[in-house]
Formats: sequence, C-alpha cells, structure tokens
Amino acid sequence: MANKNVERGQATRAHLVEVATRLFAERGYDATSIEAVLAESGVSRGSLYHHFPGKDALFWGVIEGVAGRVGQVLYAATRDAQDPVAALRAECLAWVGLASDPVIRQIAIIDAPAVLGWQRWRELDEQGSLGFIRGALQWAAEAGRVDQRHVGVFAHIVLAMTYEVALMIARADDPAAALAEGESAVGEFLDRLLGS
Amino acid sequence: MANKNVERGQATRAHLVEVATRLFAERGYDATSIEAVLAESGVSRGSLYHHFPGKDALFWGVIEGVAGRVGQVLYAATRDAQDPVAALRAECLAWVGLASDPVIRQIAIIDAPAVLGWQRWRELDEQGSLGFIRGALQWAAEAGRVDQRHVGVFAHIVLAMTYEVALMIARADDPAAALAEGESAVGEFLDRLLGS
DNA sequence: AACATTCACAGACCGTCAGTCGGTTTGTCA
DNA sequence: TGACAAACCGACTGACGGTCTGTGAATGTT
Repeated sequence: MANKNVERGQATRAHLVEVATRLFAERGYDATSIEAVLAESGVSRGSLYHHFPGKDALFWGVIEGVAGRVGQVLYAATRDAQDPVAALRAECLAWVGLASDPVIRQIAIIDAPAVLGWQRWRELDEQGSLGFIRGALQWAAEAGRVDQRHVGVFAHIVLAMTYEVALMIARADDPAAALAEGESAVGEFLDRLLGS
Repeated sequence: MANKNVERGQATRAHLVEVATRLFAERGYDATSIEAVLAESGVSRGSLYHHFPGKDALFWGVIEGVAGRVGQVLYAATRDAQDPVAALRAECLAWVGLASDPVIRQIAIIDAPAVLGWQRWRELDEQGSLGFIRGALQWAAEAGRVDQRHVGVFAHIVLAMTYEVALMIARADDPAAALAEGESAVGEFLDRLLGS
C-alpha cells in the first residue's frame, strides 16, 4: 500500500534502528540511553515506544539488521565452495573479517548474549552462522570426515572458535599481525578438525 | 590484628559478596538492583558504598571469589596429569562440570564479558583458565604435537570451546544426554587438535 | 461534505535505581 | 578521657526506562 501514514511510520522506524545501531555500536547497550537515541534522531518518546515496546525490542530490531547483513556476507563467501573444508574455511575467514567491524563486534558479539540471553542469541545464530556451519559439517560427515554424532556439538565449537578469534584480532595491538596469525591458526584448526 | 572494627568490616564485606553472588547468579547482573542486595543482606546503603565504590566493584568482588573457586577446581583436576592431552582433557571436562553450576554460568560466562568488558574479562582468564590451557598447549608444543606459533590462538580456541560446550549442556533439554554427547565430542575434538 | 476511525506522534509524568553526602556510632590508642 | 579513624546510616539527587493522556493528519464510511 502506498499509504502515507504507514510509509511515514516505516521511515521513522528505520531511522530509529539506524541511529540506535550507531549508538549501540559506539557506546554499548547499557551506556546508550533511550534519551540519547531520542535526541540524536529527533524522534519523540511516544513515537519510539509506539514502534518498540521497550529498549530490548529496539536492540532486537537493531540486531535483526546486523544479522541480515552477516547472513548475506556468509552466503556470498560460501556459495562457490566445492567441498566442506573449503566452505568452512571461507565462512570462518569471512566471519573474522566481519568482526573487525565495530558494529558487529559490539552488538552481535559483546552485547547480544547479555541482552538477549544465551538461548535467544543462539536461536538467532541458528538461522544464520550456526546453520551455515552445521550445513558444512553435515556435508563433511557425509564425506566421512567427521562422525555424524559430533556434527551438532562441533558446529557450536566452530562458531565459538570463530567468535573468539574474531575478538582476539579485533582487540590486538597489531591487528595486521593478529589477522595473519589468526587466519593461519584457523586454517590449521579446521584441517585438524576435519582430518585433512 | 584482632581489631573488632576491622573484623566487623570484613564480615560485612564478605556477607555482601555472598548475598550479591546469589542474586547475580539467580537474576543476572542487570536485573539485580543494589536495593535488592541491601534488602536481602540487611546492610545499609552507606555501608555498601563504603566497601564498594559502585555496582561494578561489587560484581568484581563477586567474580574474584568465583574465579578463585574455578582455579582451585582446575588445579585439582590437572595436577596429576601425565601428558598434555590428558591435562587438557581433564581440564576441559572439569570446566564443563563447573559450568553446570548456575553461579558460574550466569556470572562468569554470561555477565562477565558485558560488565567487565572483553579486555578485563580475558585478563581475568589469563590468570586462571587461559593460563592453565596455555600451559598444557605449551607442553604439547614442546612434545611436537602442535606448532609453537599456534599455541596462543589455540589456547583461546580451546577456552571458547569449553565455554560453549558447557553452555550447550547447561541449556539442553536432556542434560544427561547432552553431557555424554558433549564429553564425547570434546574428547574427539582434543584428539584431533593435538593429533592423537 | 460531514462524521467516525485509525494510526503515528507528542511530551508531561511516574517509579526505580545507582550513586552522594552529612552525620552518627563504635572501637582504638595515646 | 579525649582525639581520631573506620564502619555504618539513611535522606536525598539526578538520570533513566517506561506509561499515560492526549492531538492531528490520513483514511474509511454514510
């Protein structure tokens, strides 16, 4: 519908998500007040609470956008892989690159587990990264490279590994050296995990 | 000194840490108000702020205690290990057991990174779990089982893996089955990582 | 055209919470 | 016993998340 009211509402909502994404990324969830989002966006209190029932809902709106972007990048990185090892490697390296982005680091890695709780955080991953990883591992299992029984746990392990290495690199004093070191270690790790 | 005032102060402080530990574990850091700690402990506002400059300081006091307990358990679990693989295995399994404890799960795994920040969180681990793991990996490196260059990153990976598996088990619908599955996967994982 | 309805938006207001501050009590020591 | 310090008390403050009572513009109805 080219309804003018609806259009206006969607624009306001999108604007709020945009401003909130920036502020959450810069200051972290706790240190970002609703007041700050209001001031920065020029939207009124009532309007914000009309679109989002609360601060966590706003965060959820933000993280949906972030997760969507991550999903696109991962899809692009893995679509051409010829085998499971290559797919996993491409995916992990893509993730490591993504986490250099302060937005993704602060929102998706540091704040998300505390704000959403581990359960909902993993459910989010389930549709994104974790799904990709499990798919690649399943592929590897069918090729006889890992035990079928371990696919589920290994998928979690690979995801956690990726987060961790991404954070290491993001926080390192010398990011370039850390990136090289991290990529090398990730490669070696995956080779060993999948039995090269 | 058998000074009565000092004694009283230490008792109050210890009592606050005890109560705060329980509440933080039950409700999480954010959802636990200072007021609740006050009410539950019977200590006055001024007294609490006399012992702790702020809520994060109280959390820090709590997590020091938790980290101490974790350190003791890990030390006990690994002191008799004859080789690096056995040491790592013992350590990881001990961790997985620890993280079934809601106190450790909520405080040390879920809240700590967001409250302390990733940096200080890792510094804490550095003196505890991460140090243990790095030690075992160093040992493995000297035995030629892993590349010396990868010890640092691998230590982080193993720690992250441990946290993740612990959380998986803690959150599973069938904890007993998840524990068996997790232990099996961790064993397989370590065998592969260290080249059995 | 006149009226009713819906929906985005506005902002005064409220309860809660972390943190502050001046003052009091309790114990120590010269 | 009087000076001093450390522990403790609780009223108060300011900021913040969230609520509530509207208002006005666009849309639907007769």
